[in-house]
Amino acid sequence: MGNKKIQFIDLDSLNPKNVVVKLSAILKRYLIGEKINIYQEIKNIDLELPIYEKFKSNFSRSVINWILNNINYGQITSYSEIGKKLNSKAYRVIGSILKKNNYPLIIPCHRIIKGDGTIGGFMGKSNDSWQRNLKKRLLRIEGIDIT
DNA sequence: TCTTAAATCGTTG
DNA sequence: CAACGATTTAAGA
Repeated sequence: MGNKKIQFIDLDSLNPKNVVVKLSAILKRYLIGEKINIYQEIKNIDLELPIYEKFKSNFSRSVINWILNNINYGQITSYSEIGKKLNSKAYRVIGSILKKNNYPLIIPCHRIIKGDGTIGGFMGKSNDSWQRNLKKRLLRIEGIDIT
């Protein structure tokens, strides 16, 4: 009861062919500060992720593809900037689309913040929440401080 | 700097 | 077709 000890898994001791191990290794590299492109790293392992499953419409795919092609590690942009690039004023719609992202980090929606420089929503939550704090921490890892 | 109101438009039911 | 938003802009206190 009171004397449980936390067991840490030694990733290096596990079968490196296991996709979970591979994913863990990628995440580990990211979390310790290596400036990797997680989306590219995912492509290199034997795993197909249905990242477009939730994005059927032309507009939503344009948003996702624009982010994947233009926003790299350590870079941020805003919902309105994406709108301008896509010739649309549907700023809130862009937020609604990113809300459906089932693959945060892989589709790096944590790098999309509000136009006024504040953090904006993350993982469905637009109010104060652990999700928004996580978004700040991810950006902090990438060298960006959002107050 | 706050707080509020209105504009905005693709998606959803 | 109306209602909804991970937003934005402007206006007022």
